[in-house]
Amino acid sequence: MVPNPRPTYTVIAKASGVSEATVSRVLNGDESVHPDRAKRVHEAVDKLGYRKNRVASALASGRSGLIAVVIDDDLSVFSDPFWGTVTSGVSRILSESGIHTVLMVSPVGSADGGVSHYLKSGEVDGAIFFVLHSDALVNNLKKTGLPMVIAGTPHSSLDIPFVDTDNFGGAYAATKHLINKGCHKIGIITGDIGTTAAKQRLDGYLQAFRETGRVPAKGLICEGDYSLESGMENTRKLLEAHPDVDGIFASNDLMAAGAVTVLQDMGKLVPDDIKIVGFDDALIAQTTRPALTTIRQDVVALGEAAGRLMIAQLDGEDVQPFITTTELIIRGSA
Amino acid sequence: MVPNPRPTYTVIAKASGVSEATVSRVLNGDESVHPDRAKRVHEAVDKLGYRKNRVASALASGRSGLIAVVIDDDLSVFSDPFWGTVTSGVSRILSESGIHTVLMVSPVGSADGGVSHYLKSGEVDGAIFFVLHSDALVNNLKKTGLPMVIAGTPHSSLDIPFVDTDNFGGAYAATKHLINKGCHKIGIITGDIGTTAAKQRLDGYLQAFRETGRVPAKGLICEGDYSLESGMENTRKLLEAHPDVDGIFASNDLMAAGAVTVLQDMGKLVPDDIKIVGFDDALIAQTTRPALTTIRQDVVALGEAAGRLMIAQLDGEDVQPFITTTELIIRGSA
DNA sequence: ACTACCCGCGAAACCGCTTTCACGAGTTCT
DNA sequence: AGAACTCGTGAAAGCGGTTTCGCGGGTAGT
Repeated sequence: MVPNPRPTYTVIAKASGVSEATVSRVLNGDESVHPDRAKRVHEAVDKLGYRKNRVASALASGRSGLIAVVIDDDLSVFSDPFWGTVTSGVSRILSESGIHTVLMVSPVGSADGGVSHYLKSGEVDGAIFFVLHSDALVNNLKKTGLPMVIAGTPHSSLDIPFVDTDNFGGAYAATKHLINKGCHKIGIITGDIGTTAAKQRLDGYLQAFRETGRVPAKGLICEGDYSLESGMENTRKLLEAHPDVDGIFASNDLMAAGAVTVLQDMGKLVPDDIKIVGFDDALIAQTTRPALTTIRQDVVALGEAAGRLMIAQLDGEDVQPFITTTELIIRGSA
Repeated sequence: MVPNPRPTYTVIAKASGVSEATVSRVLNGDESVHPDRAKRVHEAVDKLGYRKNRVASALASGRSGLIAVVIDDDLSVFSDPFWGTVTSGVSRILSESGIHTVLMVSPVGSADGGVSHYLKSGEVDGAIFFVLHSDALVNNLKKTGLPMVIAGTPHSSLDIPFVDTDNFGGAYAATKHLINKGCHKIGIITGDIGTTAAKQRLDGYLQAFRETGRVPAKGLICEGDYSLESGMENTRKLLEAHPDVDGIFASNDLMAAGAVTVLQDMGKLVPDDIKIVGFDDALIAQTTRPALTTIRQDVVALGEAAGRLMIAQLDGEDVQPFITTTELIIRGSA
């Protein structure tokens, strides 16, 4: 059926007059092989169109050339393009090193579920985690020595490399912008406060507030969960508690968009009566009227950083957490 | 370092008093093994927490247990959550059969590039293609016998299983809805006309039009590319050519959202002056004011169908193309 | 009762590559 | 000149499963 089965080391070795061991050395960049022989091997490889069988290589070497991207959530994460974008950033960087990305979208659950087994089974050389809801699994895996990278700041202080956006700085800049624009009563709608990102954004808001010498009044801090609905609901709550609010920092654009629509339905003018700043610079920030002033985070860079951190670990290098910077994008809403 | 290395067949065989061959048979569901022995093997497996080494298994059997999801585009596809959602649907279904998903996001380019080599190299058992810009690669791969599934209708009439949304029917329903609402002059903003989906949606629009006995005037058909900007731009163009347009069918929600904002900026009322229908029922359909009347497609079902078609092929079954139905979602814009 | 089959099972080859080990030749040191 | 090292290389032993092959015993056919 197959007219021309893929050549193996046996064939290459014969064609170039060296042993299979030497072929292996050459193909794995072993410097100690005599240049002439290496050249002969390379020629044979080119001529025969040889491509290494990754599976056999993995079995013999114990390295699979596969990295798992584990998303601790269900399908719905992809309703926000955020993680999809990060994932493709990771994928691109890894493929440059000949490593492939295995995608696993599944609530991880316990530290002993199927995902855990898979990661422990040695079928992947490393794992990158997104949307981690708990540190239990990574903590458990750490003992196995599996290289890991976490996207987002871990909850506890683990010694595991992570990449994250400067949530604190972004939130600080957002709040500061509202203050500079003359807002006096600024509310915040936080994200799911169980996530570290939401907490950091709240901290940034508080810091900016603190610098004005004032303290945020009770009821100015509303706990949302990143969803459109929670943005709408908390805006209503906020205005009920403080009808004189003149600025809102929403911890993501989706909630900011919700805030805008609610305010407009209430007859308030954005930005004249109330100014709004979002976070993410998602596509939706451009489609609301007025368009959202927001904090842009470099999502692609985040993914690429995660990929690079993984490769560095695979190469046995020491790695440092990586924080991407944010940028204030001024549009119509504030 | 590893206190308790993973057990191998050797261990299981010893523990259950059978040969390794029998262990293999049992673990691969060979019926011909005596139930008693099979039971003993299973007990040993459970007791020792044995998990098959996928790599070794792949090498010996020639089956890798991996399916590639190939997205013929760059990172930007994920700015629309659509494909991310499809991907996770695929991933979920496949993992139920113990198959993992390898994600490859990269412009495929020629039928002879890196992606092609990878797919031919036998490292994956099959490939699922998204956003295929040309049939060249799949056509080429077909000869290798690699099981494939295409998400979206292929350009040419290939004998390769595909899954798709009923684009024609959805577009027809959308246009029909506008007609029923009393629109007389209905424009369409198409998607990237190089894609079959865009073409089919146009056809659905034309069909509904045809049934009214009229023919769409020149300038009522504007060619967009699914982006927000193209939605805005084409809306302007449309109104320039036909100031009396009273209905627009945009081939996706993003463009519909663009249309809404442009119209509002022009002082037109939606839906009073102009009615708009989108396609997809993306999240953005809910955040525009008014919210978009749109055609919902079951994205998750699409991904799951792709996964099932792949598994069926792997099992050697005959497969038929799968078309998911659409649903008209009526909101404020029409 | 004797040959012809069938069936369950173990021995062993094998998948394609990696890696250890040891050997012979060439260097260097005393 | 002989001992002590290096260095490049090939033979061969794995890696952990799968699969072919053939054996021994039981069943069926005549």
